[in-house]
Amino acid sequence: MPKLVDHEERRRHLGAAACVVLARAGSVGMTVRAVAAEAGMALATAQHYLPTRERMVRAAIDHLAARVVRRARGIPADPVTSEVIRQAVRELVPLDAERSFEARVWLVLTAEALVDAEIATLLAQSEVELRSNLRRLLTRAQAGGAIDARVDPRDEAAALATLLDGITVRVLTTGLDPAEAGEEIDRHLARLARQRDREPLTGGAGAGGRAESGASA
Amino acid sequence: MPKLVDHEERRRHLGAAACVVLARAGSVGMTVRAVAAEAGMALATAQHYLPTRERMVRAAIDHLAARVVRRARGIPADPVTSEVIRQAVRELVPLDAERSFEARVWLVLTAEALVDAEIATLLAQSEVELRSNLRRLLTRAQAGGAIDARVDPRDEAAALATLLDGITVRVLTTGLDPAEAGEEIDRHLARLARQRDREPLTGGAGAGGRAESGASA
DNA sequence: ACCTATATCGGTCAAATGACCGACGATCTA
DNA sequence: TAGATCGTCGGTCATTTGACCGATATAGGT
Repeated sequence: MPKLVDHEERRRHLGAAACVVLARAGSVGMTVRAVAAEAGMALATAQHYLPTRERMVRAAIDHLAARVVRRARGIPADPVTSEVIRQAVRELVPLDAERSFEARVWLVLTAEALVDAEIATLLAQSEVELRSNLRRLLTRAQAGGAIDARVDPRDEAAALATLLDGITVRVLTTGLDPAEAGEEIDRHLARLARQRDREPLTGGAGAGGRAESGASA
Repeated sequence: MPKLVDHEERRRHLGAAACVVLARAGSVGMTVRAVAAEAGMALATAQHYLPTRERMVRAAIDHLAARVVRRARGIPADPVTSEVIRQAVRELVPLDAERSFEARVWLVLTAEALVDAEIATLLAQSEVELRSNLRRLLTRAQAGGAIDARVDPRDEAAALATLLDGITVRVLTTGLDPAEAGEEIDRHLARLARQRDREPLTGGAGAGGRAESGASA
């Protein structure tokens, strides 16, 4: 037997390269050659592990999901405070370079999903998962008294999902300043807690001067 | 002189065809041949009016903007009631087939804007215009007492823009039911009016935030 | 040392695509 | 009627792209 390479590792590497290409050149620019070059291997070598362009796109989705999930695990959720929810929401919005990168890939894939049924299925699944996680967070936060007991966790989870997608699109396409986006998110979240008793969030939420990030022109 | 054709009319026709192709086949599938075929003319004829693919994309954007603007004009805005705002918002979300078509084109173009600076500029302009229109509606509604006098029209216009983009993405990609999307919109709008004769807004959103940059447009 | 299975890669092919050119024809004016 | 001007279109070219094949190198196992 020869070198014996970890195929899955290669595929993950190619998936990461595919994400880079997607973020840089979009759906049109993501060619098998560009992905291979980004991964630092010959065209045929890349195709040895991911034979078709479609497989490369799937690998990119897997890589993207893995990144988000790994970062999401970093958030402690034992006592679900409003700050935890705030962190979770900010984790999914392009407020810094890393998240902006992921959001760009996501947006490209989302548009591609309109034509490619398989991509649509994968993205829809992750959205369902996201919404269910948000709902769970909200329910636990409600149990802990962190947010208003009268709001419906299901509705609010949907509203948060809408907020995430909307903010993401606006930051990426219109020149919406990440700092303003953060304030907009905080205003939304403040509403969840404000009705509980008078104004628990006004101090920490809005006023904080957030560090901006480079952001695109 | 020969037939003397209205060039602009031809370009509009091609722009409409380009939108159809974009909605059907996405950015990758929008080839000059596909647009020409959709428009019912020979390839060279189409290229006679729109020489490059880029020009065709621009024509598609123009067509899309024209459609939305024309429909927006149909909304009476003399007394800006909350129902007027509701109509305006629903006008921009894929709740039926026609709007779904436009939203698909918009999403494809939005993703393309990440790579194409010119598309990005055009889309950003229309977003600024949209937000300013929303802000104007909110201000007038506030003057008429249709919504809470304490909310900041600028912030709420931004929140509505986010809501629009988010709902659009979720309806198109996840299988979000248009009916549920409508309810989600109504919940958002209800909040604007509810606080009018309800509880405190705790110092208002403007207090915490930096109220600078008056004319963001 | 030999051999087999695997990795890597250069080269190639058919199809598609954007762009271009020149010819034909229609139509209005002088 | 003749000429000029413009619309229309078939055909073509260079390039790119996805996919494929066979050759070569390499690293184990026997």
